[in-house]
Amino acid sequence: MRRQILHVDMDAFYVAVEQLENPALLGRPVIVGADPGGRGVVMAASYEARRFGVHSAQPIRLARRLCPHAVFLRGHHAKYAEYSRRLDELFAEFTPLVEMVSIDEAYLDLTGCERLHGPAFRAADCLIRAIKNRIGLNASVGLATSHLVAKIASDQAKPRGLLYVLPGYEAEFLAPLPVGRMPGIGKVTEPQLLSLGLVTIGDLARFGRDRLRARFGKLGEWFYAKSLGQEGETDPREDGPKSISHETTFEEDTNNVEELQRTLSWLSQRVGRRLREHRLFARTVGLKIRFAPFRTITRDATLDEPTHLDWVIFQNVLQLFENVFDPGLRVRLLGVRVSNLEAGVFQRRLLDAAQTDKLSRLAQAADQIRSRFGFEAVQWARSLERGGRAVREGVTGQARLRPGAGRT
DNA sequence: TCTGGGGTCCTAGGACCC
DNA sequence: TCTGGGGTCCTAGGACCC
Repeated sequence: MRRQILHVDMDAFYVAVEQLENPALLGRPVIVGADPGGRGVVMAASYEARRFGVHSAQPIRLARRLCPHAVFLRGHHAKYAEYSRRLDELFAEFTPLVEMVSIDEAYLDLTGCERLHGPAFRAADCLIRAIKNRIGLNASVGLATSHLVAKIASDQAKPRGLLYVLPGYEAEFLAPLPVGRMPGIGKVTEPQLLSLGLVTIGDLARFGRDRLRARFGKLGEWFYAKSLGQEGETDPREDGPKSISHETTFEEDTNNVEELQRTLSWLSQRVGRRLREHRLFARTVGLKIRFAPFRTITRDATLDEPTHLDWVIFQNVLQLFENVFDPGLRVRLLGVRVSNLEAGVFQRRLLDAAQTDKLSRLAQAADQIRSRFGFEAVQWARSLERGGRAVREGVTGQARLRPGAGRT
């Protein structure tokens, strides 16, 4: 049976939600993003703002310069997540095979649904109307025999469009499009392809599998298959996160050690809390530092045994930090990440069990308070006060640092 | 115009083991 | 011993996506 994959993509999602809740914003240039005077970027721009050259991921200060009369709004993530949940519910009425791939985007597998909905393009039309009538938002839809072609089609259809690529015409549809339209070809790869004279997706197909592989390795093989509209093997996508991270950019670059350590403490607590929410333990703890000239480094430490404790995360991150911190360099961003995640309980060393239990109960008590009063309700002294060295003794799960990893 | 935050996946080299 | 090769784990960095 021929597959029928539908890709739904909401038009200017964050902005559209804001306009729905405040109709006075309709028809105006609206920009959702960070503080327009700060160091953030644009998260979404209305089509009216886009006419001035504003686009997502653009530095927000530039957006303000390009379109000073725009309405600037800070994002409301919880609100967008709620709309996303409602969309998911609506999609589930069309098929049980729904895959939300981001907050405003989903694939619906309509294969074999003709008896229920009629031809797939009619179902797609129904879907667009249902989203408009019942939720109030505009969506664009691509319909094709593969995820990749459906996604590119919905992109071509924007805004408020429906594009159906007939079975057998995938390669013809893709051929004239610029290589940059292909998901996976970004601002680094695109110029490399252009320098080889490969301008359109059709050029990729003609260049051939062998030469693409020679230049780009495994990626090249992907490019070739995709240029013909062929689907890679559909990955089973086992659920659950593979990593959890939090990071923050300072309003001003800093080399103040106390401030940096407080920030690491805060980030460790946020990460620990999310870890416990997912009922996961992490075996690897990572630090990310971006220095003032936008040079970024990362450092990882793998623990003897997995943890879900803020304190253990923090101690290890602190160790990594001390290994690389240079007071002569100002820091722009700090991040804390955990990976190598495992479900369930782990074997504890007997001697440390009592203390680990105590810390675990403490963390859980803090989580409970936070669920009632917000994350800020409970903090370690470390992330509130200036100065003060943390006590560092007998914490289980401390990473053994590899010989030669620095630090005398 | 100096460039967010939260993720995923891939590559490549070194350690270490057999 | 002047030298192998496969497999796995770990780390660092980077491209890319929304």
